[in-house]
Amino acid sequence: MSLPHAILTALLEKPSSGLELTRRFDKSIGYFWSATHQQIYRELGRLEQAGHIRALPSGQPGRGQRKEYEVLPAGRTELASWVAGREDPRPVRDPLLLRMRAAAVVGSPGLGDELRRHLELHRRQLAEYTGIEERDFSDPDLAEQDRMRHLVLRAGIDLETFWTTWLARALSELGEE
Amino acid sequence: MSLPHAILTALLEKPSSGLELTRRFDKSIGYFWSATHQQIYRELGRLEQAGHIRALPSGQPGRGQRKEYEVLPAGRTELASWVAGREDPRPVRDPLLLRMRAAAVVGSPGLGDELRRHLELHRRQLAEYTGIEERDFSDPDLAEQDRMRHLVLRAGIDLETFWTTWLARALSELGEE
DNA sequence: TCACACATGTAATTTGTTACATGATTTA
DNA sequence: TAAATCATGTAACAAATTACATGTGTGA
Repeated sequence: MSLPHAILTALLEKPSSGLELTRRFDKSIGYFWSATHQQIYRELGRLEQAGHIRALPSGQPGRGQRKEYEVLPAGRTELASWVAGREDPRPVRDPLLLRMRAAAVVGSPGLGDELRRHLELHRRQLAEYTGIEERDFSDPDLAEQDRMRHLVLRAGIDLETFWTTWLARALSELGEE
Repeated sequence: MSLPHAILTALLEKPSSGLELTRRFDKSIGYFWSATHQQIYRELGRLEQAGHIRALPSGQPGRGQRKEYEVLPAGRTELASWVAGREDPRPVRDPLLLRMRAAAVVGSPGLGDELRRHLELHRRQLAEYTGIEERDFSDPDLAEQDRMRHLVLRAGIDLETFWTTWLARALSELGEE
């Protein structure tokens, strides 16, 4: 039940059309909750029907016509009660770790290349995050809201740091560095 | 496409019945690829139909009767080619980070309690992993297979370490420690 | 006017979750 | 013999993924 709440959060930060949301889910929000445009359009329809958001009035609605949404009070209430609730951490589900475990059983030609490829991808993501941190959060005096956003970004940075460190170690221990 | 490969890996490590697999997915394999018994039974059916596994011959088969599976050569081949392939890291999807971002918008009464609860859960998981490490991987001379399994466990330890560190930091920065 | 980017959607399939149903075996 | 546990399964639904379809506006 996270996608609708991700969309409500994004729309509260800034009313948007479906395509704009899709772009924002390719960065920012998408850094911790990814979604494709198909998911987003479907969910926008559901949220509108539930009375949690509404389309801003515009000239002529229809296919191919931009449609911008804003959050209604009911949507804000729903989001607040979701935030206040409980939800256990999800168990990890990582295909690369699974593949390494499988490689221990059936052998692993070429696994080193794959680990190097992932290492490079994670290094890039890390560089992007630290760039954002310098740009947006270098001021030490932040409002509570921005301290929270900074913490979320920090989680992204720390996670990418974990991956780069772990992958480098894996390559070294497998004699593949 | 990871679940069938997780099951093939588990069955290669040790032929098992559906319920045994379910238990093993509650630990070990499940530490990086979780699955419920419904998913497992469905997937066992598919794998059997695809000729990747077979049920070991037994007395009288049927509902309520234990049914043990082993991997066929075709299954091993399939697993090996999946391991040798490419697969990009998945984008992160974490509800807690999303909730924190939402809390920055709609407020966050009680978020501190939830963070403390998660911190405690991650500490326990971390303790379980380090216990396994001491029990199973304290010998410095490991075969390649065991070095790989150790690396996978190490990823679990490092991930839980990340969470405990990040959560403690979050509590402290939000003045909730 | 034609290609391209913008923009919104549908359809089909797979994967994951939740709830329930059924039979066999053990043991109090 | 009744309850608990072991064991396998079905059904219904929700979420995510992949591929495709359709219309609008703009500038070369």
